[in-house]
Amino acid sequence: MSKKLYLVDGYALIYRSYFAFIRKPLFNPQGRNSSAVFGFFRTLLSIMQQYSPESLAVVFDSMTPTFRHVKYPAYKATREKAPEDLHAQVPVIEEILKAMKFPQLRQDGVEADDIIATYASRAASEGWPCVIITGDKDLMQLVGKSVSAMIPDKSGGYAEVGPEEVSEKFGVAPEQILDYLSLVGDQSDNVPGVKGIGPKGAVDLIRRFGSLEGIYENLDQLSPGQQEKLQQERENAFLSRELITLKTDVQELPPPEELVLGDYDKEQVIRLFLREGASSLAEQLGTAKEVRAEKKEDSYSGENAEYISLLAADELDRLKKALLEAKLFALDVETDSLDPMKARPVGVSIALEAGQAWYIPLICEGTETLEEEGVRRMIAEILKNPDCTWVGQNLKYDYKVLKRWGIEDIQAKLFDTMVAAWLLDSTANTFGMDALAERLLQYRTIHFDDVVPKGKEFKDVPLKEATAYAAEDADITFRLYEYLKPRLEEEDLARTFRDLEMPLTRVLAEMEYAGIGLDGKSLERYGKELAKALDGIQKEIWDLCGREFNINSTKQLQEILFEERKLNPVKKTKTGYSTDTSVLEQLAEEDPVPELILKHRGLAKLKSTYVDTLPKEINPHTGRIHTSFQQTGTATGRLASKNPNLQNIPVRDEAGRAIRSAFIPRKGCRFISADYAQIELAVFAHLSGDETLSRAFEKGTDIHRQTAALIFGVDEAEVSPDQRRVAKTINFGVIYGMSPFRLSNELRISRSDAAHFIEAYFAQYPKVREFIDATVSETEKSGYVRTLMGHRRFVPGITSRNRTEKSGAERIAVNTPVQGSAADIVKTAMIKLDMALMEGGYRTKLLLQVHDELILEAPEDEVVRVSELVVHTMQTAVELSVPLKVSIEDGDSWGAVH
DNA sequence: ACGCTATCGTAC
DNA sequence: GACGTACGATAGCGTT
Repeated sequence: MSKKLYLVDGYALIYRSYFAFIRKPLFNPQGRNSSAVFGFFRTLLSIMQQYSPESLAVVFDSMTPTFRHVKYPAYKATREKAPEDLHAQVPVIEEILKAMKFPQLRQDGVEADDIIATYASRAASEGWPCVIITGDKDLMQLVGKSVSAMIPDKSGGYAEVGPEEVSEKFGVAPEQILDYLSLVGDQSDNVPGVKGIGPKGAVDLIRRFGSLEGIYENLDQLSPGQQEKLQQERENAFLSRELITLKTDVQELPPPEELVLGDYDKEQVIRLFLREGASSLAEQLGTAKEVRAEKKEDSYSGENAEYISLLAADELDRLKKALLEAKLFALDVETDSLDPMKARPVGVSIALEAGQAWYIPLICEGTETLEEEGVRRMIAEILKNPDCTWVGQNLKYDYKVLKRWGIEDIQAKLFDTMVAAWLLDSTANTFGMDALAERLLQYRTIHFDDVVPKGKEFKDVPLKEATAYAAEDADITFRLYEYLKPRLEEEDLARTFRDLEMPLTRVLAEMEYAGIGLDGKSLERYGKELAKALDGIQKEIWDLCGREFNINSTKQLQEILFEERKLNPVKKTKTGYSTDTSVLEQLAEEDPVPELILKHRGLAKLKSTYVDTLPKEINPHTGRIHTSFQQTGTATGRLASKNPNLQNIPVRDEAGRAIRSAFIPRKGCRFISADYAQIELAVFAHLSGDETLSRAFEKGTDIHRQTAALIFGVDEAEVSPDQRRVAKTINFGVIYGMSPFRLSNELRISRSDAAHFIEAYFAQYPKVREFIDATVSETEKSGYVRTLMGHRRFVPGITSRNRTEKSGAERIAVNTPVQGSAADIVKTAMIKLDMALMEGGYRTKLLLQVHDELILEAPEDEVVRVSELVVHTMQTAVELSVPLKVSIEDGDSWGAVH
């Protein structure tokens, strides 16, 4: 034996790994604890990477009692039984070790320590190197000239230690560890030791007399107290030594030469890691690229999948018949652009069952493809059929591409795998197909960049590769469907999905497709005005400060304000002093510069975020702006808007209003804007059932005024504007779980006054507090909250012992049903409104949704009738215990309707 | 040149 | 530390 042998103390590493994450355990996608699996292999892989061992074994304890139990029945008796979720991970670790072809050792009647000791003693006598990976101090007795140990260090890694380090750490040499531990004992193994002798005393005794025998031979030299302890516990001392003495003669172990590492199926191990949710380990094992390259080889017509390029007209016809018969299929469009409002189809892939898919190229380098028109007709026919279900990943994208291609009549039912995955767990952060395949199917897809070289397009990809990629997309989408469908049912989300989210997907696609008109010219003019104004303010600031600097840089601003102008910092950020609005407002009281900075910032924000950006978003084909609504963008169920974000266009001040005014209706049309009055507070009243809060909605009184009257103890008619402002802040604050601290800051009042207001609020609305308490305690039990329509959000922090995290989780638990249910209501209204408009034969179109507001574009002669329809539909979208009120306006720009 | 984080600010 | 949900701009830093 010449190679260095690495011996891993299996259970020591498993325990350590499990408890390392005990405050924040890791879970695999099946929801089982995977801390031990992750920690175990993270350590193992890091050792592999650092030392590249050729020879290694993982050693486990036997499942049967050992000679130590026979000798001393109390052995390890005090040890707490391992938690069930730790125990369950052992077979998984064994499975992965097996897949990695790592030698595993265990033997009945002996412990891992004994096996390790047997090899170590051979290493010592034969002079070959050996390393023990463990956290167990018993094993330190084995360290010597050719045997070292790796123990956890402070940084979380493992450090190699030799005899000197052991002596340093314990104060005694490795060969004295045994006698040392016989005196000290071992709590975890219930080894008694000598009562009254601790680490300090033991080190002292061992140093003076060398060994246990040495001590007992020289008892007369000790203090009377120590003499007595040692006399009395003599038996325990020697029994202890016997227990912790390791066997070095375990028989029938494989010779060390056989404990070698070899090649193994990396792909298989990566899959196991992915199954356990350890994607970082999977990544570490083989770079994603390598694995994907391997994947490419066999996925074209591998064991698991058959992918066919469709090039013949009669095959297309046969496929159509099969589709109409199957009634459910995955269909995915390849295009030449990520922007569906610019993209042209390059090919279509279709899957009818898992493992089989077709790619129908329309444009493909070096291939004679089918006539585009024939394919278009075929797709149009199957998607027109209301009995069919179209399964897709991010359906809105394909829907819009196909609509632009001329497929306008899509009546097939929709099943979007991306939305389904989001509905099942909105706390995940990615819902892309590649990520879903890995997370849910443990399948690594071919990535776009692997098939399409930079600078090229999909149509440049040769047929074979194009088919492998495109058909896989359809195949995986189908498999995702098979995975997701039953889970939606199990989790009681199938109805929300079918009746709310999927009908909404179609409505959103239509809204995005319609777009909204923007007067780019007027914004450009405004931009020039702003540029001038900014220049002037900048100059003023520079003059006052005596030098030029970048006003947009918070870092430079800190220097100017807090160093050069010696202003007092108000609050800190992670990296320095804050310069946000509230700080600058305070500083403005003693210095003229902050006021100017505020002015500059406001205008700069307006210009860079809206005025300069929006005209660039005008689509060259349609001349309109087409935002994208993210149906999977939020954890509460709200929509999000991007490219551009039309949900945060300024509204409050005059400068911002100018931007809204640049949004204009088509010729002959007007905008209609309808918004729910205080929908979140109405939902809050409904969910809490608080009579007083509900009364405001029933009577249609101003909720903020009512709250002010109640907490200040005055008549509603006597409420001052200031009192109403305070009440408004509290009304919203309660929904968000605002603290007295925040409220006092917001209102510039003392913290005790703020606390007093909140108390008064709860006293007047008693069921609000009950609702909050009940919601928190239910969330603690179940781990999640649900909205009115059943949308679910996991709240992992709800069991945290960290106070900040715990209260953060409580705020989420309370806010999500409120915000999420409001979102549900608006979504429902959108679907019903879309249907009503269609049934009424109106040409009016929904264009935008801004959380509690809908914006429509109506031909002038429809405005009156549609306005009525909108109000009615929105107010009756769902039935709550309180009435919902909607206010409506029409105008010739967005600025005019708010 | 690109990607990431921090900070800031807009909306509801 | 301290109010929920988003998107996006700029600065500044690190990596390619």
